Amino acid sequence: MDHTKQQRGEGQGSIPNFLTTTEAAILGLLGLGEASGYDLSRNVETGIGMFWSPAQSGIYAVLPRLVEKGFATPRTVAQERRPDKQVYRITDEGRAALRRWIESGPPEPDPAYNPFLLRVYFGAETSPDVVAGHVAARKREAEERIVLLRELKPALGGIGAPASDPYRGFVLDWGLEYYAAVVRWADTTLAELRDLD
Amino acid sequence: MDHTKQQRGEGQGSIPNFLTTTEAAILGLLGLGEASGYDLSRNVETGIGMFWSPAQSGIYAVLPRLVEKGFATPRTVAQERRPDKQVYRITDEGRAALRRWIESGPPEPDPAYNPFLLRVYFGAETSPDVVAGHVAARKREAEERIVLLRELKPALGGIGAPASDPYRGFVLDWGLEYYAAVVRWADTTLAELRDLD
DNA sequence: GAAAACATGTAAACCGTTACATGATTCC
DNA sequence: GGAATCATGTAACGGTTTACATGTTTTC
Repeated sequence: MDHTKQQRGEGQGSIPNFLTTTEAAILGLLGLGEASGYDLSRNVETGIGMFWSPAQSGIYAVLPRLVEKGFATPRTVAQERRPDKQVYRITDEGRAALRRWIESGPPEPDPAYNPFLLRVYFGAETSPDVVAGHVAARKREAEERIVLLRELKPALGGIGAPASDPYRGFVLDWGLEYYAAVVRWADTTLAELRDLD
Repeated sequence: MDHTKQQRGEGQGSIPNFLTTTEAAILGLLGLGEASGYDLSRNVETGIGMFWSPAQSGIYAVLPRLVEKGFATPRTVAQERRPDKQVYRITDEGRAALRRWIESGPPEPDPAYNPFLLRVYFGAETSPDVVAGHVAARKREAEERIVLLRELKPALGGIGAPASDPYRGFVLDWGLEYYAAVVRWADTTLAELRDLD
């Protein structure tokens, strides 16, 4: 995959991109507002984590690189009740780079990287129970995600994202649609697995 | 990713796995029958490629490693009308390792690695048209995949996979369900993007 | 005084990719 | 004779992760 250079699915393309996916993700988050490395790692967990989860160390590695490229500027914020922190703000150049990255478009085919499906595919090597266990687990996860996403939905209209930024809502809807598909698939698959004895 | 140690999404776990995802994929394919590196690279394109696509060089790198670990045995096949080739057969130990890998289960959360969604998420940085273009492209791809999968479906009952191995069918159904969800989501999203002017 | 949250980083390894290299054979 | 397919590998790179390291402040 999409997966190394690409590494997970993101091709370089013939026209150099200048941004790795993690850089773009961080830059995009900075585009929503000034943030520290710590802020970003929180945001990743609750926000874009559904489709992009850089490691904490990766975030801290990317930030200075962004500054070096002129895509962000650092600023030290002294705090009284917390350790001091370094916050980063996106520059105009950074915003332009982010925009170029978005417009460059994702690689044509869906990044194919799904160890779960791989296990199902080779399910004949084990017992139906084992596969059913995996499928059932996936279904539970999907159901939990749906609950979570539904809770998140009303919040979108509120804080930082008014009607003028419906994009996070689109992604949320994608999640809803996707997990619903997982649940449906799991149900029919589970039923067929039961018939196998 | 991630996958990423997932690298693309596949964690090591506390109990060592002994198999990377690519090793497992190759081993699984060998489990379906003796094959050469070249055979495997063909199979990847048409078979598991939907959710796992190791590079050709990766396949050739994995094969000797599998032999070294005792999970496969090589055999030279002299051909008259083709260059000689090296075919590999899975061993009992290999099958056991594969089974352990399957049973070890995929990491709990879905491997989240989706640059496309990342672009949509930050769509406010560009114009609605650009995002709509990406979404429309995704929809077209999904529709093409659906056609392809439907063509593949009857073939499953035929050759190597009788009713006793319905697992490839499950994966195919997953694809059908998934791409249908993509199409539905794309339609509603495209409509909402149009309303944005 | 321990645990949790805040805050930032370094070092090493990993897994897979791209690019390159080579050569036989078949088909046109 | 050239293109396509068959067939197998090597070398270098690279993006991301895990594991480690360190210290402050708040909460219980």
